[in-house]
Amino acid sequence: MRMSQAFGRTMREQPAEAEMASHGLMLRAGLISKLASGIYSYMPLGWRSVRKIQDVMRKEMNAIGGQEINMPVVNPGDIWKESGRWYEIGPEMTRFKDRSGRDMCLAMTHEEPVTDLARRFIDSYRQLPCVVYHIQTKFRDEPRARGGLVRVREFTMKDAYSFHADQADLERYYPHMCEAYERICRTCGVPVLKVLSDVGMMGGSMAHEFIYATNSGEDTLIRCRRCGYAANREVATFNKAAGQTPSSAGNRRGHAEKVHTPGKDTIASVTEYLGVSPVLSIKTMAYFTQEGDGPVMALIRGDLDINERKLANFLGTAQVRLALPEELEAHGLVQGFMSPVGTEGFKVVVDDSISAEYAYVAGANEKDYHLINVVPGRDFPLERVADIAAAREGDLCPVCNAPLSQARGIEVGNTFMLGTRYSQSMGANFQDEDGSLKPLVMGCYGMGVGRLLACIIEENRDDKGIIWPITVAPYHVHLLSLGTGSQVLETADKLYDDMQRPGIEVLYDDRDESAGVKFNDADLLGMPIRVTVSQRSIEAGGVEVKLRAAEESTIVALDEFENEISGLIRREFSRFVPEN
RNA sequence: CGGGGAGUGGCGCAGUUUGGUAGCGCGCAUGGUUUGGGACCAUGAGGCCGCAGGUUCAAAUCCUGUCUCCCCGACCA
Repeated sequence: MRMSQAFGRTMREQPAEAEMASHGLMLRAGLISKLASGIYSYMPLGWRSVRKIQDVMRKEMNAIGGQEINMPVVNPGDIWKESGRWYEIGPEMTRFKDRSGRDMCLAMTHEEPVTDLARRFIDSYRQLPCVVYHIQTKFRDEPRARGGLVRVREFTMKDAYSFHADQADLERYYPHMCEAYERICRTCGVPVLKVLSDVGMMGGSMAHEFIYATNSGEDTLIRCRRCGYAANREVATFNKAAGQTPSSAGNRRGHAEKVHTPGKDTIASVTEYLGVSPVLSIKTMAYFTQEGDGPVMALIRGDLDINERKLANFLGTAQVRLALPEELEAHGLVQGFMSPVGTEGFKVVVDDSISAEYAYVAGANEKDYHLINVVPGRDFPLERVADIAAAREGDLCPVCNAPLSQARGIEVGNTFMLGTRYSQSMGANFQDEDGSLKPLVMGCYGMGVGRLLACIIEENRDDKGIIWPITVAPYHVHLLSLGTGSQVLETADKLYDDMQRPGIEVLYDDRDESAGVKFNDADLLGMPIRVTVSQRSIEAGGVEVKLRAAEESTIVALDEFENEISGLIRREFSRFVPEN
């Protein structure tokens, strides 16, 4: 491509709307252009990268048995009513009626249409397992778009779906998909962590996220740098016992006893006042579910915090929220002194950090009073016990006991073992070997194309611009000519033609611009290999060749150029694509 | 949806407090001089100041409403 004819322009200054580095670079380099909040056009350079990313995805999906299909963006409401999500999903799904008044929606993901395909075409266990995928536009009316392509409303996603005869077969297949995900990210130059994640609105039994760790990410993950344990904060577990075993078991034989604790309405103040470790206290919180049920009492050891995601999952609701002070009062609960002892009629969820083996300090549900010698199971019921604790920086790894650390990241992809959530509700059955009809066992695997592009740039850049991995660079080579001397122009024109013949992708800066402008644009646009033709280079014996990622350049003689450049391109590819 | 900020030419911004009919840098066009790290000179094009009402002799500027965009939170496969 000759830059003199290229559609789009670079910008010297970063547009004010850009917050993240990758967002600013994409706008400055002219890769994308915003049409509305969270809705972007791709310009020629950006689109070339997108197509390369998609091809990397295709190659890996095909390699694990995926067959590419394409499903519609506009869906009839009917199939979403069958799965139930028509009613579960809120305003983030765009709905409308067609001219004859039928309910329609924009697909935000494609479980429903793919399950419809499966029930039409899969009849027998002989057809299983079976994997299809597509790369398609999705629309989610996000409450808030942000970070350029990181969180948008219209986006393209690679979505794969696998169908199995049973859970065991899904579990056999699942790791292949995870490995494919890791290869895709590696090929694109983005390091990712595979972390355990919440199944969220997708349902199912097990899920992972593939996260690019960066401070500008919006997800929080908990990980162990010693053994590699990693999980989204929403589901992260930790060892609650190690190193924190209460030294004193209190007086388990004594009755729960009311003590005066004036103004001590926090765990820290009351345990200090009574001279007890927070480990031997019980923190009581009150929540309401999204459906308005409550208050539900959530109990946890005084030194820990509640993880609201875990609590919501345990209660089978989408979301919980803390009760408001006036709600507590209306139910006769005393903030700061709340207690499960002596209060009737509340659902009580107890974190498994609380043990019937110890006696604790707990609220007395009366202002300025606490109870001591409270024994779980004796003084209040231990009926609903679960892990509802929030893992924090410094807590101990559930696997190896090393301290956990917390990091931020961007979710590039996710994998779910869906099970029969959709096949059951939509009647996607197959006949098994024994002649019985069974619901298909499904997995689904998503990966955001634009989001991966944002991560590629976030990871591969310096203060001058993008440093593309050659695998996804819009062009392999950035050729530029300096000056208007006829020898320079003729040489550059010839190199442009010569390189393209064997399939090298060349962006040719043939504009009548000063050297500074051309070099700075080359750095900003970030093609992996830069070739400069100038009077100076010709006098030095050829053309100057420089890697975007390197400091130094070399002069290559014209008769060695073809070999040299193709060798360089091969070496660049081998950095990202392991030999195979 | 709650809190904060902002809408003035393609991009970055000034002007708004103290109303008087729009300006700077970059970019763009034409001509000339330049040519290895964002050159220089000259001459130009391009804006009903987000939109709608109102106040006023007069509104980018004051008042009311509304839309859009950005950030934090909520939300999120």
